[in-house]
Amino acid sequence: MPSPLPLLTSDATACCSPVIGGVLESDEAERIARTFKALGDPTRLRLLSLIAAAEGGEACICDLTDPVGLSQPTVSHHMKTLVEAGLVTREQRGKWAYFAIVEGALTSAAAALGAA
Amino acid sequence: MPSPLPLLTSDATACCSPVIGGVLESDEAERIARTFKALGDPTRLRLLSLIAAAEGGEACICDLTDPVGLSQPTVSHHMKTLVEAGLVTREQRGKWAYFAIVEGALTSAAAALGAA
DNA sequence: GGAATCCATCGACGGTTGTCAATGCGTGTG
DNA sequence: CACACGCATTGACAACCGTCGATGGATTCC
Repeated sequence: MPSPLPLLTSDATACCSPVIGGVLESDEAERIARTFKALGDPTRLRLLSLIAAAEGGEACICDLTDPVGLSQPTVSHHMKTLVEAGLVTREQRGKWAYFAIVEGALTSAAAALGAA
Repeated sequence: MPSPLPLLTSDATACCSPVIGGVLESDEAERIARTFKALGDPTRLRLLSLIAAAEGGEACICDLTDPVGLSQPTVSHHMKTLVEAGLVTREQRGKWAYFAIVEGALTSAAAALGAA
């Protein structure tokens, strides 16, 4: 249901980051918060690092369940959250679903904090 | 109960960010996630931006309740969360409690994402 | 065609979270 | 001293979240 989201609308104040560059509007705060909420779970952080460290920068669910030590439905659920947050892409290839980190997603998330 | 936390232990892998620089250990993931969880709420993001935009880079609760449109206890609760996350400092001066953004806290949070 | 594999969804459950009204504690002010 | 003010804490409640087992839909392999 929740729509996939681009993080920075880039109508952001020209100079600085959204968060410390001026008073944040409600809807913009909501949007940025959705990204950080997705990053606010240790399991999802580990999933991201596993994907990044994987061969070719992509991994399937079956590669991930064992390292994080959680059930397959749980991992699948977390991946769905990451996809909906726009941090990860999902590509079905045959039986497998391959997940990869979205180019620049983490960087623009970082940029929202003013790491300019 | 939850301990105040420094974000980067700097025993991090020398080259890159914790998240995409190697497979994240459970406890390090837990620690980083705590920071992003604090950032994962729109109200707290707005509070941060309000503080950053305030005169002298600091604000008291009474300056914040009105702009965010929430009750005083709720704002106080959010500020406690931000302080415990190490993102904000609290200094009591007379009747007022002044909050300020911790120097470099947002930047090192951003660094955890690999905005190197 | 049948079996096996990979994955998403469903239903359920306990724990956490965001919010408020009410209360209490310090600090300044009359 | 008594009062007003700023803030934290408490208790309560609904909503959300992380997790699991069970189930079902695709796809591949024999």
